[in-house]
This record gives sequence, structure tokens and C-alpha cells, in this order.
Amino acid sequence: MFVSGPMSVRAASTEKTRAKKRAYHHGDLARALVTAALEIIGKRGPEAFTLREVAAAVGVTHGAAYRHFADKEALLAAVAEEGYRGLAQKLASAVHASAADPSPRARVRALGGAYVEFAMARPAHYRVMWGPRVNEDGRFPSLEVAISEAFALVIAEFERGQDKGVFRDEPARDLAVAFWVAAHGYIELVLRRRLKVKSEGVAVAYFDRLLTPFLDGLTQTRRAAHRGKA
Amino acid sequence: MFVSGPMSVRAASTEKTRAKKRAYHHGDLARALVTAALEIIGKRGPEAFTLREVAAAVGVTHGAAYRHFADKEALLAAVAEEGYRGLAQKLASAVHASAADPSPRARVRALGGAYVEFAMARPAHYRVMWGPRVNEDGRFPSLEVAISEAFALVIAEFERGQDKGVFRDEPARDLAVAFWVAAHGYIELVLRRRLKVKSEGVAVAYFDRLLTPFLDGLTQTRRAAHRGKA
DNA sequence: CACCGAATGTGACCATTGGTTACATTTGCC
DNA sequence: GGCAAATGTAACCAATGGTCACATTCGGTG
Repeated sequence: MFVSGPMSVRAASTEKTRAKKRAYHHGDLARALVTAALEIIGKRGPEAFTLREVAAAVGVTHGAAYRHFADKEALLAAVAEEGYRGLAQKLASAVHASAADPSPRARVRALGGAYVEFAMARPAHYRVMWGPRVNEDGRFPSLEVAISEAFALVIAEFERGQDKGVFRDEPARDLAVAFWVAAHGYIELVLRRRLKVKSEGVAVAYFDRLLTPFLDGLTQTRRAAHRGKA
Repeated sequence: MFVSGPMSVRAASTEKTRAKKRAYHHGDLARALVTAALEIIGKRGPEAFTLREVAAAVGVTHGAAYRHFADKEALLAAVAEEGYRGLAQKLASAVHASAADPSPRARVRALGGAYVEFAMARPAHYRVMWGPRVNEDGRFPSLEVAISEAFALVIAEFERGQDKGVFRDEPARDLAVAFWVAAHGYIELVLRRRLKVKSEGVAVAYFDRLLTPFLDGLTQTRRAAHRGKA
């Protein structure tokens, strides 16, 4: 731990082969800070987040961080952005996994499962992604992009379902919003402990149950009636 | 504004008739702090909240606040609690307004409208009610009670709907949870600006539209099938 | 009604934090 | 080899949450 500052600097130079992006003194301090921040947040919650501690964890003065991030919020935004990229990836692979056969409903349910799994796996990270002010104003355009890209996956899935004539013929975006409302609302309740769930598995299952009547509502009325008979 | 400290103390003594609860130096400093906090939060957002500023607004040293609240979080919790009481009141009067005639669905929709209206009317307050950590752990039992009481109103409404045979025969609590998920999830999206709505009216209308398919899903399958035919 | 203990408020103090700035060091490039 | 830009450092600042010894004021009691 001690002399960790100089150590890491030297290590950066030595291992220059490992990562091409290494540059200048530390070598991609920005990314290192984000990683360290994520680790601290994961361990002790988003409230415990301190620029100084993060910087120290990387072996750098806290002032150095300001060469890469305008302020604390900017670093948080970077963390959040990384989160949304991870979420998008998870959603994408969920869709991909159920690529061939399943019904649009099943695919959306897979999306829901992936969403819940993500949030349960890194609750602290998820909370940063919805942290105060982080994504409200126009600041951090790249964060905005990351969010939109994740959301686009959901929209696309509903569009596909519409093409197959399963979902209601409203703007797919509205259906996706409904999904988002349900998913995020549910995660909020769980993460805030308003809903007690024992495990990730239970959380996913409960959400799936919650999603069912919800999807019933989003399904074409015609079809709903048919399915009611079967 | 200046000499506001001594002024307010003296005022408190003078107007002793106005509020019976007045006591000791300031006279119900606790309540005054909560009120002042709420005002500041409403004006400049929950992030801008500062114990010192709140205390100053009341004309008191920030140290005095610690005689009434264990720490900053405790004061926030008191603010949140007041919020939940207000929400409960609003929900109750919404139910009351649609007391006689309307269908269970209409009553739940009224509940939804009230919820959205509340959140839109005092967004900052709403955010304190869901602030970080405020309601997670067992601290602040009275806050917990306030939350439960508000939530109980929703449960009761679904129970009534079940008695009339309209809603699914699951535990009413689960249906209420589903409602809560939708309402809170929606408000989150709106307050975080992920969903842009121009006015409170639009927000309420949009949520109502969102609630419709959702309620379809919560309705008895039998009925849903029937309605599908008609 | 004087007095006392408890409740309440004060002012000084502390460590920590986000942020800034003048200065040192290192890097890539000409 | 040297220079300008990029990067990191250290000292500094104001504000904040929190604590503590001390002052003030309240309500009750002998």
C-alpha cells in the first residue's frame, strides 16, 4: 500500500505492452479513476464516494483528477455511462440468446430478466446510473447517448413484436416506455428495500410474474381473447 | 433579515398564544427546521440542502439543530415523512372524491392521477421521499409508518376492487405493488427528464394512458376475454 | 418566589471535502 | 537536444457536518 503512488506510475511504464492506450505519467488515468470509483462505490455505496479517496486508490493526488474530469459529478457521469453500456450489452445478449424461436412476449420477458439481473448484480452501480441530477440536464452528451442506445434495444424488441402482430399498435416507443417504467420502478422498490427479496433469482421471478399481466395489457386485444380460451 | 435570530425568538414569546406547542427558547424548533428545509429544498433542489443554511433560515446556529435531529439524514427523514403524510392525504381525498359511483378501475385511475399530481406539484419533496438511504434501513420508524399508511390506501382500494370481482384474485398487496411500481417508475422517468412532459396535466394524462393496458392486465382474465369480444 | 436541574441554544473548534492555482515533471514531437 | 503541451503535485481556501464546553432560559418544586 505505501509508496503505492510511485509504484503504480512505474508499473505503468513497465507494463506498457499490456495496454496500448497507456500514455503520459500514469497512463489513462481517466479510466483508472472510473474503475477505482466503481470499486469503491460497489463496496461502500454511492454515498461514500469521495474524489480524494478515489484518487488515493489510484495513487494520485485528488487534484490530478481534475485534469480528466471537470468535477465530481463528471466522474460520476462517466461511471454511470459505463453502467449503461454494460446494461446495453446485457440486454443485447439476452435478446441474442433468445434469438431464434421464442415469442415476442418471451423475448420481452428475457429483456426484463436481464434488466433485473443487471441491477441486482451491481445495485450500487445502478443507483449511480440514476443518481441525482446525473442524467437530467444536457450535460454529458455521451452519457445521454449510452442511455439512448440501451433504450433503443428495448424499442427494437417491441417493434419486432409488433411486426409479428403480437403487441398493440401504438408507437413502439410508448410500449418501450411502459416496459421501462415497470422495470425501473420495480428495481427501485427492490433496491430501496420497499420490496424484500431474498435472492437475485427470486427478484427475477417476481418481476416476471409482475410482467405477465403487464404484457397481457400490451398485447393485442384480439390475441388476448384467444389466449384466454386456450 | 438581520437580527433575525433574536427577533424570531422574541416573536415566539410574544405570539405564544398562536401555537400552544411553543416551548423553550425558540418554540418548536424541530417543526420550524422541517418547514425551512422543505422551502429551501423546494427552491433549489434536494442537493442544495445544507444543515447550516436551514438553521440560518430559522435564525439559529446550526449546532442547535442537533438538539432535535441526530444528524442531517434525520432531518431529511422528517421532511420525507411529512411528504408521505401529504401523499396519503392526497390519495385519501382522491378516493373520497370518487366515493359513490365509479368502477374500481376508475378509482385506481383516480389514485394514479393523485399520485402523479402530488409528485409533479412538489418534485423536490418527492425526491427527498426517495432520497438515498432515507428509507432503506430500519432507522426512522415513524417514517416507515407514514410510508405504510400511504401504501395501505392503495392496497385497500385493490381489495375493494376484488370484492366487486373486478381485479385478479391475487394477494391485493401484490396488485398494489404493481400499481406502485408503475406509478413510481413513471414519476422517476418524468422527474429525471427521461420522459419530457410539458405540464402536470399532460403528465397525468400520459400516466392514465399508461395505466390503462396495465389495468387490463390486472383485470380478471374472464372479464378480459369478455371485453375482447365486445 | 427564589432556586435548581433539565432543556435548549451558542460559539469555537475540528476533520474532511470539493475545488483552485502556482509550480514541477514528463511526454511526444520538431 | 529542446520545447510546448499534457499531466501530476502541493499548498491553499471556503464550506460543511459534527462535537463540545459553556451560556441562557424554561418549568417545576420546596
